[in-house]
Parts: sequence; structure tokens; C-alpha cells
Amino acid sequence: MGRVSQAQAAENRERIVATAARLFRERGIAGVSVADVTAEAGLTHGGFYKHFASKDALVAEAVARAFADQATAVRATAPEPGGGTAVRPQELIDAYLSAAHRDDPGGGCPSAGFGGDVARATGGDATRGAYAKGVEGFALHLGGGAEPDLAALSTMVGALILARATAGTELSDRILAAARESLDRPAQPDDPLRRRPEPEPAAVSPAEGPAAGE
Amino acid sequence: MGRVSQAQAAENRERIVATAARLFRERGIAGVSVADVTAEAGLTHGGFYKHFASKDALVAEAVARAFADQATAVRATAPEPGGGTAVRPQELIDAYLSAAHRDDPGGGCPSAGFGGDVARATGGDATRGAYAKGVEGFALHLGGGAEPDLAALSTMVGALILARATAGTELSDRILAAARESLDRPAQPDDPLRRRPEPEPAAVSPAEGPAAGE
DNA sequence: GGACTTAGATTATGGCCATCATCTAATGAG
DNA sequence: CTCATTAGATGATGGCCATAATCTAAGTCC
Repeated sequence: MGRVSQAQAAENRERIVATAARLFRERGIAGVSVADVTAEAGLTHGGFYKHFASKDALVAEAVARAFADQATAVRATAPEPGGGTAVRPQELIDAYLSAAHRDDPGGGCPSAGFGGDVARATGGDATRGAYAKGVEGFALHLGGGAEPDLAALSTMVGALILARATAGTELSDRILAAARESLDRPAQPDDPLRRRPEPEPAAVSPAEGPAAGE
Repeated sequence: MGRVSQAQAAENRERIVATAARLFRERGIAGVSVADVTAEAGLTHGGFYKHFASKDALVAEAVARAFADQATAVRATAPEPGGGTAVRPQELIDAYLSAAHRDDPGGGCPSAGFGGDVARATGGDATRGAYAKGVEGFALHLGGGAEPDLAALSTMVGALILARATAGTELSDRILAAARESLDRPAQPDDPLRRRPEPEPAAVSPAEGPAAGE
């Protein structure tokens, strides 16, 4: 086919980004080809490079888009649109650590969905930058707007990834439940029990320590 | 070259599995070819299928191997080899949430290194089974041997994945620090503050709720 | 309305990949 | 010592992928 109106072209481009944001989260960035994305968007792969300089450029936009969508959805549930809440939004946490969210990676949390792939950084700085910015923004929401709750974010992202990887086993549901339980009680900054018993230096070498093998 | 002694062949096979366990964690399963693994093990790709039925079979063995190595390393730091500890092993947590572990995915935690890839399940049940078994075993160690501490595991895995994906930014170190801080205080099962304020049902639909977009 | 522009389709291109057939030489059983 | 066995090398095969050149028909602008 020949040409298409500017409005139609812009819409096509949008659909490519939205489709990519979903597919990349579902199957992983390496598991989705440019042709997959364009086909799912109702186009052929030919015109792709009229819109994007490379697959990496699409990845960066898809990551940014996924986080923007998440921010929009999260804002819709915030008690005070402009201000901040003092406690963690319990509804958000429950929805996050639900079986439904586990089973919908394509529409789910970008921090979890892109985490593993972004670490291996196919593309350059654009992708990683968009990811880091998105992560911090989401953590900020978890912290109630004041300061990012990075610990809660870690628990949620970790639980979701582990639950997905163990989906189908009974362990998967237990992981979600344990994380929900753990986040039930907001952090108590002045709790004396938070101080560690003895601050002796770690005796294990991290390189071949408890986390390593071989 | 022609043939090789049975001992040499077994050693070659071992080296393939060990190399795969490392490379798959470093670059992702989809990002490593059979030829990559065999070459790094000092062989060519030809003889590979004399040892493994498919790449997926190697993946399953590599996952199992990575968890076995981790278990060995973790056991080496356990205070009581046979028994269990009542509290979380602080040294283990500190080593886990270190910059060194973040920067060594190839030799690091399999729960984190394979998490994203196993969720997309290239291979069949063998891989997922090995993964689930390994995760539960590691969680058991974190819980001191009595019962698996799935919440702590989630926090650690999530923090590590997020720290890796944001490596190079200042956020990365803050994530590790926040997770360390959060895990500093062992869980208090009878803490009255752990009860949630109001058990109202979640008002958001998980499908297009706070975690979703579009 | 006519000429220029361009979105998207068609069709290469060069490369990598999993898997397999074949070759070859050393091993290990007799 | 001999020979069938087999680990590993070499080299297809068929397929997919990112990227790009070319084509075409429809928009856009004067």
C-alpha cells in the first residue's frame, strides 16, 4: 500500500509503541522481533524504520511508555491527587501482589517486566535512563510521595518476578501471600529493633561468598 | 579431533554445564547460543548433541547446577551445619546485597539471575521444576532452616534485580542500602502492628488497576 | 489539479541460530 | 593387537532476524 494520512501514521506509530510495551514485557525484549511487533500492530515490518532508528530506539520508547501508563493508572487510585499520603497505599499493594497481576505481565509493572532485560542492556543509555527514572517514580508513589520506598518496591518486584517464575506451583501463591503479609505493616523508622545486633564486618567474600557458586 | 577418554568427556560435559550456568545468568538464556557455550568451554558446537538432547535440556541442567552451587556456598557459612539458626544470617544478607554481588550476575544468585527468563519458560517443566525447587531451598536457608522466609527472599531478589538494572546510577546503591536496612530487623510474628488497619476489599480491578497501563 | 513527498508494502541482504549428517581419530573391550 | 565404538570437529540446512533498498499509491502543498 502507498501512503497514509499524517494522523493515521501517528496513530500507527503509537500502536507500535503500545504493542511493543506489551510484547516486550510478555516475552522479553530478545524474544520479540521487529516483525512481531509490527505484525501485531497490523502492519508489516517494512515501514518500521521510517518511524524508529532501530529496535533499540523502540525499546527505549516502549519502556518509557510502560512507566508512563503505570504512573497514570497509579495516580487514578491516589487518595490525594496533588498531595501525598503518609502510609503505603494498601490497595495498590494488594492489586500488585495479586494472581491477576502475576498472570498479566504484558500489562503489568514495568519495573518487574523489564528488570531482567534492562540489566543486560541491549540498547544504550536511553533505555536504562528511562527505566531508572520510571523505577524511582514508582518508588516515590509507594513511599506516599514524600520519599521513595525502595525497600517496599524491592519486595514487591521480587515477589512478582518469583511468583511468575514459579507460576503453576503452590509456591507461587505462597510468595505473593508472604510479601503481602510483610508489607502489611508500614516501616517504623524509630523502631529500636531495627538496629542490628553486632556490626561485625562480614566474614564472607562476596565474590565467592554465599551468593556465588562454582 | 577424534575421540577422547570417558573421563575427559565427562569433564567436558561438566564444563559445558558450568559455563552455561554462568553465561545464562550473565547474558540471559536467549542471549547465549549453544555455540557460545561450547566455545567458552573450549569445544566446538558439533559434539554438543552427543551430550544434551537440546538447548532446553542444557538450560534445565544449568539451572539445577546453579542452585546446587549456591546451596553449597551457603551451607559453608551456616553457623550450624546440621541444625538451623533462629535468626536470619546477617552475613549472608550483607553479601547478597553488596555491590560485588550486583556486579557478578554470572556467579550470583540463580533466583535473581534466572528469574525473568524462567518466567518465559523456554523449556518445558524440567527447567521450571528445578527453579522452583531451588528457590524454595534458598528461602529455607533464609528462614534459618525452619520454614522458608519468602518475604525476605522477595526483598533480596527484587533489590538485586533492580540494582542491576539501574547499575551505574546512584539509585542502584540506594536500592541495596534500603533493602539491607529493611532486612536488618528480623520478622516479629506477634507484632500487633502487623495487623492491617481496615480489611476493606480492594476497590481496584487488578487487570487494569494500579499496576496496569494502557 | 499537478508535482512533490512519504507511509507502508515488497523484497533483498548478511548474519546468526538450533539442529543434524558426516567425517576422523583415539579409546577401550576382547 | 585389532576393531567396533564414540567424542568431538567440520560443515550443511532451514529458519529467523535487524536493517535497508526499492516500489507504489496516496496525502500534502502550492
